[in-house]
Amino acid sequence: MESEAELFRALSDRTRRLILDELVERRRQTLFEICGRLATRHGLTSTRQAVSQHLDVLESAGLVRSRREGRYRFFELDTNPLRAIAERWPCRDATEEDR
Amino acid sequence: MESEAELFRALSDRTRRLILDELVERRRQTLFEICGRLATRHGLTSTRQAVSQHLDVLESAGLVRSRREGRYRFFELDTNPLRAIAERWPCRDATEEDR
DNA sequence: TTGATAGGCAAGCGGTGACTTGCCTATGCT
DNA sequence: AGCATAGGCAAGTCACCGCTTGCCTATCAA
Repeated sequence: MESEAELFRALSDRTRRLILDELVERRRQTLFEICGRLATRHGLTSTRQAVSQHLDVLESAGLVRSRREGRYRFFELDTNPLRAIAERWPCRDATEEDR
Repeated sequence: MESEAELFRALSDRTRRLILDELVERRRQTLFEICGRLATRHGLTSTRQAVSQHLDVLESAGLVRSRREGRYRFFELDTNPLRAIAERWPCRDATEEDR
């Protein structure tokens, strides 16, 4: 899939955005940690598999990187793709001109 | 709907992103103009109604404003919501720390 | 070695989103 | 007035996405 499409599609889901929020507050979380924080702090009832699939989407969009260590797999945020968004469409918008 | 959700959902569709591209290149286009440019420049075969629905989504997300003049309705881009995206998730990401 | 913990794979289901189709309204031109 | 142009409304279709369910693999601790 086109990489830009993957980025925007990944961001279009609320649960995935909450996952990014959690990874900002606490880096290097495992799948189970993320599940727990989504449940206790946001009242999400998603199963582990659902969260795992969300993390796959985020990873292939470049927003998250993961690394295996023993029986744990740690996830961490990468905000680099986000910075490109604002620059994708130039800032020459209407508010600067005809008001 | 939550405004943030509307913004990201609007951006998640390729045709809608192409519409934003066209509105950057040429401001204040009508629905028919946008249809024409999508067809000739990107090979899109979308009907007028499809494009109209996309413009509704973009407008309710705050990315586009429209204004009626006579029998024409002009659309123009508003990039303000885009600038908030990069600031939503802080830049304290992994690349600055453990590499 | 056995059990518990952490995670993966894949098929199936339901809802939503993108799109079409058909018809209707409004404005402008001659 | 009458026709063409520009656009709106609403219902229906189809595919994809998020999620569940069930089962399997791998690592660690006792």
